[in-house]
Amino acid sequence: MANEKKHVGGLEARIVDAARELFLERGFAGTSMSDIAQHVGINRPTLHYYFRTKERMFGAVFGGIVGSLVPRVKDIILQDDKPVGERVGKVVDAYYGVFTANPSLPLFIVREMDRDFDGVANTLIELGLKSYINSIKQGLLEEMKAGRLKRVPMRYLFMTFYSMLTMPFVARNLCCNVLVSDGESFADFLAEWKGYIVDAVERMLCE
Amino acid sequence: MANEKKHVGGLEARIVDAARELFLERGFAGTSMSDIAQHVGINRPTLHYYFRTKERMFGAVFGGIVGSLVPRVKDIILQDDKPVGERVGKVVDAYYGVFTANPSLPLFIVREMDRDFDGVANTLIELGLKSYINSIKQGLLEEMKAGRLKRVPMRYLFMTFYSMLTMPFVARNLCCNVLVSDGESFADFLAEWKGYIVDAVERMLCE
DNA sequence: GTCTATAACCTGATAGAC
DNA sequence: GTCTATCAGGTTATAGAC
Repeated sequence: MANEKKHVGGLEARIVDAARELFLERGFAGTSMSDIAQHVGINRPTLHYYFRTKERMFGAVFGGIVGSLVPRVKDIILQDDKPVGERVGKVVDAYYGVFTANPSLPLFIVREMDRDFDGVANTLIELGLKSYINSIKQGLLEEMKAGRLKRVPMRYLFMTFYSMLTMPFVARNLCCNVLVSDGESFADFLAEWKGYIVDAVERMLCE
Repeated sequence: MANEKKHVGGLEARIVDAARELFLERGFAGTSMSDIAQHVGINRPTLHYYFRTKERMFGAVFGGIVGSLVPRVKDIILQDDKPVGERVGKVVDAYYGVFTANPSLPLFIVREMDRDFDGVANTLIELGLKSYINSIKQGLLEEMKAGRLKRVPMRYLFMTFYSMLTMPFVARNLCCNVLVSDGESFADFLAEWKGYIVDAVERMLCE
């Protein structure tokens, strides 16, 4: 995403790319229209020509980010012919890939949801996030009813998975400076951590 | 803390109280000196008289917040005559209490560490956070060597505990709107969630 | 479509009167 | 100590030329 740098498209696409990069790194409040314009190599007013306000531009960026993640995860988790451990591992890999390319994405999402939840929520609903979540819930519930998965509260499952998945990125500075030993990279830590996530979910669903 | 509203002290204390409330809610960048002054009922320049810069004022607020949490947790977790489950439950209660009084505190800490890690880290070091962490590590390691606790990587323990502990507050909006059922309060959800945290830590350390 | 110029406002910080 | 007045610089947004 942020590091593809495919500045071949029109100016509008180049603006969105630059805006995403800066919004992700510095957040909404920390990014000025001047910053974005300077990053693209144009002048401020041109930004307002394409996206009347700063808020609208943020909406375009945020929608693009989430919309590129959501469908992939749904496809992986609903492959109910594969064992749970394999599916969870693939989902973790998918998230790890996006989070490693954009390390501040988890904090970005959480931060912007706190800033303007209603606006963000509307963007998510427009992307069909609700149906995405319901699909996953239904798929897992059917596997539980069929006896192939242990019955466990859906929110216990979701909360544990997403808290373990995102914490290394949300508190990356803390991890690197307090928890990661000398001579070990953050990637090494992530790989080890992935095992703990898969174990935790397997223990919940398989016993 | 933020809701004690003991505006009986001097003006300096009242300023710190108002600043804490606003910083917690809107973050550093989202809070202006004008906001704080207006909240206290004084004029901007008076703020600069007490805390020369905005950064220094943030340092005072942040140090106060963390300094009030750190010692209590250390005292609880080092009571090695009590069973692990009881100790973890008490630590969760302590954090829950502070987080419930200041719901945006976890997000605040994570956000400000991302903004200026070195500055924040220096504040934490001045508060003796390193010796606090080392005390806990040493205490647990001794219990492991004595065979009363299962040997488990310290960071696995810390990461799992803090990710599960903070996630409901970091992503509170998401929890309330997606995971909490109708007619159930956030407090109900927290109480249920506490059980899962204690279980997870007990399973790691006791088996 | 993209630019220059500018409006209208808010920011952190300081100087100096009382 | 707390105030008024002010500074220099930044912000979003718009108007109008090309």
